[in-house]
Amino acid sequence: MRRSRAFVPTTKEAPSDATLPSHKFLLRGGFINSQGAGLYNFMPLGKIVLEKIRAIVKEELDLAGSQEVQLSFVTPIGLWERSGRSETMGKEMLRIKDRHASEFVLSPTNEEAMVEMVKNRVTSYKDLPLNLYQINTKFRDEARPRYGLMRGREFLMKDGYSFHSSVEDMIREFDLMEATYKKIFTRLGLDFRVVAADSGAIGGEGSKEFHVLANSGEDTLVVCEACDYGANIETIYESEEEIDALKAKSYEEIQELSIEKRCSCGSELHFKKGIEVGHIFQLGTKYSSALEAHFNDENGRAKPFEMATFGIGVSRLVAAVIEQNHDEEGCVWTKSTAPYMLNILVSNIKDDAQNSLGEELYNRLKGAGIEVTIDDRKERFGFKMKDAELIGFPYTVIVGKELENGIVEIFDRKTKENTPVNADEVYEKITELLK
RNA sequence: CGGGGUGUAGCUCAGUAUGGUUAGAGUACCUGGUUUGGGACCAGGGGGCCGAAGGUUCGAGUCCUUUCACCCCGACCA
Repeated sequence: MRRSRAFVPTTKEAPSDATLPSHKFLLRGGFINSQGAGLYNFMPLGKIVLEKIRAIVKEELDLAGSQEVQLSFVTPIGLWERSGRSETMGKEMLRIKDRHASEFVLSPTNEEAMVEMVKNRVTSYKDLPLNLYQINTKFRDEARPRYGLMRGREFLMKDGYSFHSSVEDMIREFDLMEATYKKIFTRLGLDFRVVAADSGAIGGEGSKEFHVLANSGEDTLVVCEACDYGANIETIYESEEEIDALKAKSYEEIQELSIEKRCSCGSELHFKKGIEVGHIFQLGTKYSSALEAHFNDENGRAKPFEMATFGIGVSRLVAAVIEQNHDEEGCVWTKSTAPYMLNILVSNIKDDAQNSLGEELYNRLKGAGIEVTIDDRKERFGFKMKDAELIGFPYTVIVGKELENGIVEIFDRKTKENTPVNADEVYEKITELLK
């Protein structure tokens, strides 16, 4: 990407309504812009990040044997009437009418549609298990959207559904998905916890949430420092008052609190704030029964599918990465989510030596398949530096006045360290660094 | 959905109490020049039906009515 030609409208000031770091920096960095309450456009940089996350999610799911599909976003109301959710989901479902006055819903989730897709097409236990997913737009008409991409009305979500002939097999898949989700969040470079969620009638292990730990998280978690135990506070406190009191506390306050209970491993438990980015849930036969989706077992007897469901908030992850990785200056993308790994900053484009080295490096790295941008704008050093920090490229090669001495610098966005490098060795250093 | 608030230039905001020339600042943008290691400087310039509709008035950004949008607190939320 040649910055002089790129559509990356960065700004010095954020709109006053942005409060969270992710919201502020994604707007200021020219990643997204607001189109209405809870509606966001992704501009080029935002789109790249979104696609990178989507690609990692897809890769790991495909490896785990899940198959990608795509369900229509607009769905007939009848589908939701059959499952009863037309009533229970109420106003969160955005209803629209076509020219024939038929009613439709913008999909908030897709259990019904997926069951309908599989129903009568998979009819034997021999064809099970089956795990299907899609990464597609969802719309939930939240009463109060907020926090930018964290709680939008329209958002990108991966939703997966699995079908089984037995509870045991469903649990096996549930565990496989837990492991797969852990791989995904690890690859994204996130500090996260898997916690037991409020499981309702289904049972203790039936629902797990994946939380990215961050000050601004909306959920309060109890986590063990020694083992990997974690739980949403909703599951460990019985009284509403206790839960509400804890929820109301900030990240700083919550860290001060001690918790009487000890983990079953004997270690101390701590409170943390988390952003829910994934949720896996053992559904059982709730939807397959309601929609009469059956298969024949070994004895030729019709049974409803045992099901589980698996979700990842893909667009929410864009925000979560920044909530966990930012500083005063802006975004600090992880290596797998950065829109570009490397930025070449030509300090003064009127300086022929700087300019030609920058261009040469850019072309060579680009040719080698490295995600690289060059800031070739007619701007001053400080301006370009601030911009690079705001956007959050992991590395910036500064081709500037040190070039007189044959030196360029490699700036590390995370540590903010400047490492001097001989200009004739910089290509090798970079390719080494980016391995 | 309950309570509160805000709509004026791309963005951040003055101006509205007490109606009165041609509606302001900073920033961003355009032109020219200077500058070139931490969001530069000088000069010139473009950009607004003051959210919308209606009303009061000789006259409305300012007053009244209606409406729309957005934000905040809460309730709700795979």
